[in-house]
Amino acid sequence: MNLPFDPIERAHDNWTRRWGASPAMAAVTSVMRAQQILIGELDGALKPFGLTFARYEALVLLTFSASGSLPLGKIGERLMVHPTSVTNTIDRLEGQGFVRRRPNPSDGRGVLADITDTGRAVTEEATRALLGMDFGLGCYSDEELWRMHETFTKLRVDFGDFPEPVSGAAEGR
Amino acid sequence: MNLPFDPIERAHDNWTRRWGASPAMAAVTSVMRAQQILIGELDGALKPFGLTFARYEALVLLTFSASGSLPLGKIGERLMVHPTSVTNTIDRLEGQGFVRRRPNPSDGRGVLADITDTGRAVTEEATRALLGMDFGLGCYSDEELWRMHETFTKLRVDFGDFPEPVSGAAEGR
DNA sequence: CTAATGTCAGTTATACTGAAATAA
DNA sequence: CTTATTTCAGTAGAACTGACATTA
Repeated sequence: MNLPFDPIERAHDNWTRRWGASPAMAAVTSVMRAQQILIGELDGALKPFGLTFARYEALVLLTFSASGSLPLGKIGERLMVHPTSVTNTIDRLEGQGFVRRRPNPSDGRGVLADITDTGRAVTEEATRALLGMDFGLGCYSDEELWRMHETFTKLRVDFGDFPEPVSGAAEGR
Repeated sequence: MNLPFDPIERAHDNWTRRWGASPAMAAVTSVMRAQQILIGELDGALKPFGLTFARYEALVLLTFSASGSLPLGKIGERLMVHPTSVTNTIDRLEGQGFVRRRPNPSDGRGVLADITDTGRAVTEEATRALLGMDFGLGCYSDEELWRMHETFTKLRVDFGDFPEPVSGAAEGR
């Protein structure tokens, strides 16, 4: 980087001259760049643990389940990733000893991913690391972060991630 | 998808019970998901033109230059991508006939990417398509979009994309 | 000499398509 | 029978590392 000016602002200035101002264009390029920065920071913080953010999310999801295990399909639903991506993620976590596969006793077609003790331990450590670097978002106040979260909840509703939530559910944070 | 609840909200509820409320965790997962939705929408809209958003951005950057050509290094700087990614992007655009490589007359080490007439035409059409779908951000008002843009400008400054801008430069939008 | 420019070869992580085996 | 779950093989686009030839 090290540019003396904001390349995204510059791009939008040029854009405005050609096609007219587009706040959506400015916003979308900002979101893309922000995600690029954040995923770099997160994956960097997780590298010492042999994790990526995607794999970390799968581990956290497993620790949240009562038995420490979930069917792969359920993992895909919750993390909103493609079934083959789940297979790949669990393959890697299994290879690292953080997860074990086991047939689903209540569905002969299914497979459960089962978090191991090592997996639980690494999740705990990785979480400390992520909390320690504020998930890359240390430049924002809590209020700004909640606003950011709410803003994108609207987008996720718009694209059908889940039905419109009951208004007022998360007020007063 | 089609979950009856918000999986990100659910994850944060579980998170709160285990490690305490973390607006940063909620925000970062929202940003990740938003980017995933948006890149899917953008790439989908650009597919009929044989473009991805990354390649589209390179073409737009070239149309903004006076001569329709830029050194590859400059393209990487402006789009904030790795030199080898630029090589790859330009390889593809060249294969599609949207760009031509030519030695940089003012630097014997360098290579210029030169947009072709076909490249200019496809950029124009692709831009219409993107404007037609509001860059996937049609659920927001202009004000919300500017706010989103400004919010992430703060992050980009924080991670050194460019020096702190002069305050008041973009007021009154 | 050092530094910059671009390419190449190879790797990684993810996402996808289409097909298949298995079982509900 | 159709549908759901998971895997497999293959492909794609992007990001990265390390090495290199070339030239400033």
